[in-house]
Amino acid sequence: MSFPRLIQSSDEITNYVLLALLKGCGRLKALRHGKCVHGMILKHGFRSHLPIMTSVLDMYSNCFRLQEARKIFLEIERPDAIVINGMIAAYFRCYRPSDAVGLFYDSPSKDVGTWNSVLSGLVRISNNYEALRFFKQMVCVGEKSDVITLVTVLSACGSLAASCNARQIHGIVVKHGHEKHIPVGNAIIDMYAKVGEIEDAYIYFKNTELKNVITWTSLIVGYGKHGLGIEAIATFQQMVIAGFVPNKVTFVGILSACSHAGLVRQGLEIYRCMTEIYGIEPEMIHYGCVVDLLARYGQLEEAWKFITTMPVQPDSEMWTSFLSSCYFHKNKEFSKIAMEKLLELNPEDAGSYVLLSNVCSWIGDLEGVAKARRWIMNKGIVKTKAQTWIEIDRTVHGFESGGRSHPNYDIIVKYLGDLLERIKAVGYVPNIDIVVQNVDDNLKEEMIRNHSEKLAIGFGLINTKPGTRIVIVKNLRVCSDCHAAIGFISKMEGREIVARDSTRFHRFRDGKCSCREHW
DNA sequence: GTAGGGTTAG
Repeated sequence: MSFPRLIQSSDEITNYVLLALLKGCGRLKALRHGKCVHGMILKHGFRSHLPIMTSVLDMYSNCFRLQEARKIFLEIERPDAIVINGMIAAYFRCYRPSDAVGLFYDSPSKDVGTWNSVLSGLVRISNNYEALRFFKQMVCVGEKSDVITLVTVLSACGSLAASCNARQIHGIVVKHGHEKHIPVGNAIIDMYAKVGEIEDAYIYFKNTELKNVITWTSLIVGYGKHGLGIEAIATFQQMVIAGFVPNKVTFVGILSACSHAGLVRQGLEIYRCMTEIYGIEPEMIHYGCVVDLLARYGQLEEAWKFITTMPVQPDSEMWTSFLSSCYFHKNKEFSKIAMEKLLELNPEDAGSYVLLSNVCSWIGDLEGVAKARRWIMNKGIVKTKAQTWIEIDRTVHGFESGGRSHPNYDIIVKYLGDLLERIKAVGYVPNIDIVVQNVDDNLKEEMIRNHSEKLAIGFGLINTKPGTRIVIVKNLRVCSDCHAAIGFISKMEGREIVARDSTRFHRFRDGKCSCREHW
């Protein structure tokens, strides 16, 4: 039903119609239409209808209109838990966490949803560590969690990349008997993949009978993040055989898996499948994957042809990805074009300024270099620092690139120096930049207790089990090959090292990243 | 049948 018709025929306005309209306006962020519906609500006397007023609040919240949402909230005489939860969500959505938490503690009526609102709000603003602490508090005061709590906590845990927490939360899920809920299972698979335990993600996947398209997609995405392109493709094929229909997210996952594993031919074939067999209209993100797939492996002409024949205009991310491939493959002609396009579109992104400065310096455009540096200075653009976390004895330790703030810094440096001497003594030559972050006494004790050695190298820690052959990759930053700065090494298995950056894992064998295995 | 808080994405 169209708006004009609805407005003219008052006899058709029911609370159900209004609720549906509000939901639609919120989803589409259609503020103007939403205000119109709000007006109708007032005109037709639904002012004291609690579900409707909750939905009005939520509509404004979805449109990021905090003042309007708050006004509605204050006008509601006796707000129940659901209204309060909506207001908490609105505060988080508009980056006002302290107001949200304040409302939580002031609120007289709380239900599990109130706790969940804060929990998911913290995850929304990427404060996953606080989210985990909040969940602990929830457990301590005896508040019972539901499936939504667990899905949210599992997601926080995955983002924190703390595998000890991961197992604990998984344990809680089993204890509460929530494993049968598919989104919970999906969140478990996603979490294990994100904390580096792709085998555990697979084991859970294999053992659960309850699967939907997201279950399969989560595993495929997980394989992609681990550079395991062949496994991602195999899973995709099994998914199709099992009768599940891949959606647009599945294709983003599989295409990026192919791209990061160098499976160009297979990736293009899958892209063809997506459009021709599944009839999925490609979105910018899919086009971006294809451009990346081609350009990353040097097929710059093909990538260029693809870009110029796409039915949509490339966005700045696509130009950044293309430019970084052109730079990597040392193609000046395309680099210049991509750089111009990028400058037209994207004056804000810190990452591209750094790339631009590098490209200018390479092609000898000293003026460009100076300009890029001036922009960085003037705009106060700061490249986001690499961060990582690790959990020791239930405490999550955060690390920041270049951070030297730990009180025991000197002791740690000495400990690592000694350890390196021992490594050299058994015949390995560590040829890497060692940047000690911070390690505390608990960690040191843990090392002694397990007869294991944890090395803080690069941005984080290496964990070696007794008897593991220590292989130092010649240069930890070798993976700038695949356009990624390496974060920390999460595993060493024989001659294989698994390292991660902020988005995915890289497998190195003899100093060569799996991203380049299939060239 | 009416409202809030949750899972997959370069």
